Amino acid sequence: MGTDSGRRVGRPRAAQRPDSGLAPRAELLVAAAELFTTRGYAATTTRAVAERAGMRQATMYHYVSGKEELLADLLESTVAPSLTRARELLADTARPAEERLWELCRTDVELLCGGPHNLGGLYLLPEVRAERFAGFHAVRAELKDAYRRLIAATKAGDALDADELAVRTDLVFGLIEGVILVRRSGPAGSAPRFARATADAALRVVRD
Amino acid sequence: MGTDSGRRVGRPRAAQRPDSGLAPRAELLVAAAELFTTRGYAATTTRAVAERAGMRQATMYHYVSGKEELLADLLESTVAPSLTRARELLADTARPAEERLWELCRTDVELLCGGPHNLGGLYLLPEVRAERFAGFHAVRAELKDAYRRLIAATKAGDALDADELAVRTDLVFGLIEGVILVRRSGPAGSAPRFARATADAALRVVRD
DNA sequence: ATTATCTATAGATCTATAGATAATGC
DNA sequence: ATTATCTATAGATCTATAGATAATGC
Repeated sequence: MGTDSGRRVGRPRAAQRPDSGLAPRAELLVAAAELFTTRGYAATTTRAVAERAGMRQATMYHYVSGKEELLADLLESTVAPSLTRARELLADTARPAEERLWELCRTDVELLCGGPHNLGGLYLLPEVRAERFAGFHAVRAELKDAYRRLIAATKAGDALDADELAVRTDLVFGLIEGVILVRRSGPAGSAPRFARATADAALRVVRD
Repeated sequence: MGTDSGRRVGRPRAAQRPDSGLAPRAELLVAAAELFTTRGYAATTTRAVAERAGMRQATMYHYVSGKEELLADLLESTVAPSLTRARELLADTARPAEERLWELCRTDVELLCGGPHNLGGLYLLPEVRAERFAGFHAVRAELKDAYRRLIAATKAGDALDADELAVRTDLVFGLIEGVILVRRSGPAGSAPRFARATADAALRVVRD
């Protein structure tokens, strides 16, 4: 499917294009990522997404229920890898918490600054507050909680009461997300180096 | 005008409401701030803005050319106070740079976290990239440059080459903006305390 | 006369469905 | 027969203008 260019079932597409190798649903997600991040979610029409994915507007409904579903998918795919990494790091109690926190920060920044689009900014959309996206919010809350627990496990974090810990968590989480947003318009290269610099900064924020 | 509830010239409004004391244009800006931040810019219709400001949709065009003008105004009003403060602090060379940078960070966070709406998030709208908003971008760039120059003037900043300085600036600027965004959904109170904690964190990011 | 507002609406969308069509599969 | 796609479109918007109206001001 996709890779073998053998004839496919169904009426041919009106606008023939070289085979992208992606399944139609994936083509829609790629198109949506590009358009949502550059033009904005609400400003992007279903026609624009479908056409960019190589099909007519109505055909899109054969694969997704609408724009919302595309957004929900993109959001979850953005945080999912970070959360997986966070769980691994939380479980790895043999290593010092400082080291694990550093690693989580670095991974997070690299994942989001390294990607082709600024997907990190999507979660700020007011539309995302809707009930429809509860799944994404749950994942994000778990990720933030992982940050909180790693901070609490550091030497400096050990001395903090719950309130101070919450503030530190907001600071570190804010640093990571803010840096991703600031960098989107910045230089494309050197994501790994910048990710390390951010992780260093995060540890400085946690330490007194 | 406004304050004196004396009869006003022109046809009365259809929906009579207690006098807000604001000029019609200001009422529109308040309504737009509320709606743009809660529902999103593109998702907000001219009707919604006008009606919330107490007038009919068409009447809005008597005061502004459309939604874009409202957004441009809100954006500029968001950064303007920060920039004014930044210029004052840059000029005040008698005080140590660390102290001035701390103060700039604190002011910025307090201004944006203290306000009723999350206006800080508006600049992330993809729509804002348009030429129309060049004025806002210029102001924001100047603000970021003020951060850069203050960082360069600190003891730790003195040792950095241009490239390292740019990274530190991105980190501090990212921290400030990220923290504002993370806090929007957070606890409303204690903005001043949180602003101080953020400024402390910013200095830790700058220092080695 | 001037002003601020209103009502009405043309024209331009945009979404989501209905039903037709052109392939392959058996 | 099944499938993926197409064309066509109803219904629901939304923006921005045209022209009417109801106040005050002189």
